[in-house]
Amino acid sequence: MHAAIQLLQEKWTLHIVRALLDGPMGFNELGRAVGGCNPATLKLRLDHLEELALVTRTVHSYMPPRTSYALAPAGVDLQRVIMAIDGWGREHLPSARPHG
Amino acid sequence: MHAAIQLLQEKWTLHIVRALLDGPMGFNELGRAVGGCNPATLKLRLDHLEELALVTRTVHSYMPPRTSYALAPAGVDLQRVIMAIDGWGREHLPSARPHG
DNA sequence: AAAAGCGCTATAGTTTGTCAAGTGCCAACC
DNA sequence: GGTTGGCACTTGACAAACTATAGCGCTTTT
Repeated sequence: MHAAIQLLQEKWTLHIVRALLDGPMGFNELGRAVGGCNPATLKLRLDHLEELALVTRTVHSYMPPRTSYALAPAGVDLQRVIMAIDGWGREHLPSARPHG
Repeated sequence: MHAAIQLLQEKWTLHIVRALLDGPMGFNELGRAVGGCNPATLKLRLDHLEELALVTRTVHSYMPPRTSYALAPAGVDLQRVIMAIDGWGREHLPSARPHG
């Protein structure tokens, strides 16, 4: 539990997982999808997530560089957490667009 | 969603809420319960949580100082999130003691 | 031929969190 | 009755985390 919180409170981690729920992505694409994470932090997070087997990294070609990141099963299981956060946020956080 | 993640990824926030799920606590007591958060950060977080109405602060006496922090309804609702994280952690994170 | 994009890495700079000490007062202890 | 320790914090110097920007070698697009 402590370890899980520790992991999830690292900046961008949850955003990364949420973005990857929409399907595999390349490095820069992912950076944009999460809302502008800088490459240094992004790589740090992805390495960490790969190490913990939440994410898999697949190199399609070295030159030109082409890589994709995808959620592993453990990562997909975080969807429950993300949905819980989403639900809570909608209910309790002031929304920018109350209706549309 | 973005705002919710933003909030929950601040260091100690989830630990604080989890600790308060066990009941109201004083400032220093809470600091110990979350595992050693420093008072500066702790106050910052509590102020933020109070502002967002996740936590209520009650002053019982000014001198000697006696204050307690408790979860407001919006804070209690985070229990779903915390349980989701807990469940995920147990299933997917290497545990220090696999059985007891 | 020039420009833009890929997946990164390096470096410097800003933000965020930490440690230690200290405040003013009271309760308990010796 | 004087000392110690605890309460809820605050302050200020420091370290760790994160950010912005530039650049690499190469291909694709214009």
